[in-house]
Amino acid sequence: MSVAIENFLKAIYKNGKRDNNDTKPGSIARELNISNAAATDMAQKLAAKDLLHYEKYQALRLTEKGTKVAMDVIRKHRLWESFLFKTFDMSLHDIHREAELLEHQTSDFLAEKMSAYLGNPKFDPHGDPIPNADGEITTVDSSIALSQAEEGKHYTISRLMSDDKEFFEFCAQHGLKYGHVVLVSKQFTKTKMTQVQINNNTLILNEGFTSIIYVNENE
Amino acid sequence: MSVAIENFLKAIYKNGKRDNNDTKPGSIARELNISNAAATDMAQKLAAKDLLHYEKYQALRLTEKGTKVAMDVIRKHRLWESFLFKTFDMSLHDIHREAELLEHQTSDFLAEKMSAYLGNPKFDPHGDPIPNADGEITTVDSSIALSQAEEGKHYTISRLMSDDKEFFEFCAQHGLKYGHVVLVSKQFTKTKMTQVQINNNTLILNEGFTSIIYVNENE
DNA sequence: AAAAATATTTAAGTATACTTAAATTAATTT
DNA sequence: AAATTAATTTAAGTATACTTAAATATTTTT
Repeated sequence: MSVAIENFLKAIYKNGKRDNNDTKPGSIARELNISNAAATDMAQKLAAKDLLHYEKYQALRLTEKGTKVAMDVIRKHRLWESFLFKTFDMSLHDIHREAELLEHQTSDFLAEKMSAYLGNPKFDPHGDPIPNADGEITTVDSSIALSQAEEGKHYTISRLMSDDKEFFEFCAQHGLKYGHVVLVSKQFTKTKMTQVQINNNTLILNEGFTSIIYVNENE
Repeated sequence: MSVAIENFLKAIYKNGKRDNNDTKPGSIARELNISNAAATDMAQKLAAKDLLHYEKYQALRLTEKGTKVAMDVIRKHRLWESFLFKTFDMSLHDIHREAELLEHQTSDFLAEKMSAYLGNPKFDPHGDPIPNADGEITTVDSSIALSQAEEGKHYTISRLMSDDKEFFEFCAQHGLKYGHVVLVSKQFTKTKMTQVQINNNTLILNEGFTSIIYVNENE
C-alpha cells in the first residue's frame, strides 16, 4: 500500500465523515492538493483493487477493505500524535505535521508497542478517537459544537477538529485545550458569535472557531 | 530528497567506510537489491545533482553535499535506534528494521527533540557513533575487532556491526551486548576461531562473528 | 598476452503518480 | 427549459525509479 493510496483512502474517510456526499474526486483532489484528473485516475485504480466503489460522477465510497486501510493509517496517526505530545511536549500543530509523515512508515508491531506504552488510550490530544488494532472505534462521541452550546452553562472541551497552525496557536494561547472548562456566557445568534469565559478571560469566537471546537456539558 | 536517493547515498557511505573501493555501482546495487543498470542510472543522475562524483567504470565518491545528506540520514537512523531501544526495550534487530523506515520521514526539528530527550548520546545501541546536527562524527573509535584481540585479556564490547537478524538473536541469547565484558581465553589462529568467556559460559566464535564484534581492552 | 569471466553501461521498456488540455456530463442560474 | 457554470472524465504526456537484454569495458585466469 503506497503513501499515495493511504492518503487517498484517508481523505475519503475524513471527508465522508464530515459530509457523506463530499467524497467526489474533486473534493479529494482539493484535500490532497492534486489535480481532479489525478483523483479520478486514482479512484479508478483503487476500485480495481476493491478498495472503493467507483461509479462515474458519483461520490466515492470505501469498501470494507478500503475502510480498514484508512482506519489503520488513522490509528497510527493518532498514536503518533499521542506519543509525541506526551514524550516531547510538542504543540498540536507540530505533532500533526510529524504524524502525517510517520503514519505511513509504522509497522503494526511498533503501533502496538506505542499503544501499550501509552496505556491504550482511546483519544488523541485533539480529542479524536483512536481506532483499535482491528480498525474499530468503540467509543461514542456525544459532544456538540461550541456553536450549539447553551448560554450560562459550563462545558469541557472534548475535541479540536482542525489541522490549521494558526487555529492551534490561538487555542494554545487562550487556554482552549482538550479537557479544559469554558462557560458559555452569551450566544449572539444573529452574528453567529459565541462569548465564552475561560481562565478569567472573555473570548468572542466566530463560527469558524465554534464549529470545530467540540464540547461536553458539565454535570 | 527521495527515499531512493537517501538510501543510495547512505549505501555509498557505508560501503566506502568498510572498503574505499567497494562503491562501484555493482556493490551498491547488491546492497540495495536493485539491478546494476538501475545503480548506474541513479549514479549518473546524482552526479548531475552534485551529490557524487561519477566516472565511468570507477568507484562512486560522495561530494561534500552528498556526504552531508548521507550523514543526516544516518544521524536520524541512529537516533531512532537509540530512542526505540530505550523507550520500548526492543531488540537490536527490531529497532534497526523500524529505523530503516522512520529515518526518511523525520524532520530536523523532531531529530533535535529526540537527541535532547536522550541527552545527546554519542553512540547508538549497536555502538555506532551518532553524527551531530552538522553531520559530523566527533568521537574517535579506538576499538578493534574481536578477531584481533589478545589471549588472556578482558575486553568490553563496543560495537556490533551488522544488521542481520540471526546475528543479533545469537548475540542477545549469549550476552554479547554493547557494554558487556568478555575474556578472550584462546585464539585459534589457524582456523580463525576465537574462544571467549562471558557470563560463566564459553563460546567459540568464527571469523564471521569476530570480524563484526568490536571491543576495547579493559584497563 | 590471449581467453574467459565479470562488471558496467547503454538501450528500450514498465509501473506509479502525477500533470495539462480537451471533451463530456452534471448542477446551477436565469 | 435553456443557458451558463462547474465538475468530472478522457487523452496525452512527464518524472522517478526501477526492469531485462544487449553491447562494451574491465578484471581475472590460464
